[in-house]
Amino acid sequence: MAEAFRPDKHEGRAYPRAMTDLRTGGGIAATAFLMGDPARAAMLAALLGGQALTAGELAAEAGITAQTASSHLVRLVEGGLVAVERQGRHRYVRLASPAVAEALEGLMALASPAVTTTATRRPRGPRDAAMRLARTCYDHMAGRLGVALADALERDGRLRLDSGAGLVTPAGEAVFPAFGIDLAGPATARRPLCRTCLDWSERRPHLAGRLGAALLARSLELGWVARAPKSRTLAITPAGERGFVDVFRCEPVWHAPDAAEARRAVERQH
Amino acid sequence: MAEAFRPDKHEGRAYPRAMTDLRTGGGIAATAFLMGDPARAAMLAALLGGQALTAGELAAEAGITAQTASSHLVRLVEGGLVAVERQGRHRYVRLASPAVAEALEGLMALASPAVTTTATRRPRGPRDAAMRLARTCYDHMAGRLGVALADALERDGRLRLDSGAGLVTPAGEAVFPAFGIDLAGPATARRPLCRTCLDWSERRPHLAGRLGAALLARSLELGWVARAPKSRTLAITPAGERGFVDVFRCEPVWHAPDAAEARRAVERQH
DNA sequence: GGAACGCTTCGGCCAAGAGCGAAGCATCCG
DNA sequence: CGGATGCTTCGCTCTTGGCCGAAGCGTTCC
Repeated sequence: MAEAFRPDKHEGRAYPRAMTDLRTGGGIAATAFLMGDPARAAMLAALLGGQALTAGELAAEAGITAQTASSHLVRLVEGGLVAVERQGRHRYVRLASPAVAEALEGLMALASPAVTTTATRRPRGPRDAAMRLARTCYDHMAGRLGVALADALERDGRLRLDSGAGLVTPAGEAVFPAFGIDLAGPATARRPLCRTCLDWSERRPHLAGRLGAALLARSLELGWVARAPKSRTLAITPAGERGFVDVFRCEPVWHAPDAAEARRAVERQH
Repeated sequence: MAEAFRPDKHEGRAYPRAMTDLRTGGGIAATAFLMGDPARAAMLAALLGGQALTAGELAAEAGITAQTASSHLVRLVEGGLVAVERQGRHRYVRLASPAVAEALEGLMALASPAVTTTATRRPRGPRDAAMRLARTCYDHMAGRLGVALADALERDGRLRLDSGAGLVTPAGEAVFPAFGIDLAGPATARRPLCRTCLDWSERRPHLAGRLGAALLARSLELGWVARAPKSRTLAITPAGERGFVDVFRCEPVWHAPDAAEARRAVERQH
């Protein structure tokens, strides 16, 4: 590891770091270094589920002891990757911003081909069946549900998607507010309204960005989906089964052959 | 650094890595680890310029000896971040794919606020003035020129941009082919046609994606811009000054007060 | 108040790996 | 063909930082 991201430790450097500001990746290295440890990466990946988790849960997720996790968390906070909120004797950790989630996605996109070409095939257990049907991906919906929604919206001309990018059409500008989503949104809006995000399990794009986040938030609010405890799996409720079809003309992916298995798995986890 | 990304080295792990496939960032860690070393990050940042560089040039860029650079390159190749082509006794290195560039951009976006809030102010030398005016950003144009082009295209309704995403409008579908760009492009097209990328120096979006790449390629072809040797700086030619205004109704940013300084700097580098 | 719990701090151990010098291969040039 | 150049391999040193056990601190519950 050597000097890590502390520039002027070895004076053997060919030229001072300050000279290289615009050109080098001083910032890249510091951030990537934080993500480059397996334990920290596991924590961050767990936080990609979108829920705030306690330090203890993260430790378990990463397979390390509480004290080790604690030191990692200090670094992640200092590095601005996660934010922490105290609540009683718990300490809730979440990703610091959507930009962090996007950076992580960028790295995953890079990693996933390698993962699949090697022998590391993913286990197709019942739990994963449920996750493949519907789950959160940071702050939006993924899995077959997420992909089906994106498909339906594009098919009906409410969005135009071009891998990675997406725009709401005039037709869409009517539908989303009717569903209870404010497209104008907060003026903070460094964040794209509509992005797509490649789905791990489906290998097809689903909706991300502000719109994707709003869609999940509103779906939870309406009780169309419910979070499974301690997991990023989403359960689709009967109300959701009607709603997604009625409002978005979404394909009923939950009726697919192996969806029953997924449903049982979610119930088993109650 | 400890076990880095070799999972089952310590048997102290709480649960086997295979269990964590969908959930953890095994892949994240491996990739981020490679980007997390300052020397490697500097090399990758240099390659973001879009040109293939030799191993020696990269060593100089990172401020390390040739042998150290060599070992880093082996890792980067193994990790699939860069690709190498032998040519005579040189070895040319380039980023392996646009996805790598995008992942790096994601990390830079995260890092840059931190960089500016700390005392690390960037030097405002003449060389950087030239870079701020126009430069390559992997395979597209950045700097004031890149931003001005994006602005002009959006202002004239040829694109609709929403930070991060972008779509070509019907009006644009006429202009780009006339300029010599095939919007349909190669059917490979996992790559988005139109993305935006946050400009380091301008803090505003410029065009990336397939369209951004095609715009740069065609501009080079027409001799509107020229690469400065051994740098990612672009020089705007007289033909370009006319062309960007005539074809895209772009603001003549090269006439701004400090542009003369930039021009001299480019000439000095001849 | 005392015990349980969640998390952090301290201290020590240890392996990974970043760095360089020197030697070894190739390739190109005169 | 001999020497220069570009890069890689080998052998080595040394720092970093990840890991845990034990102890400390603050909160909550009984």
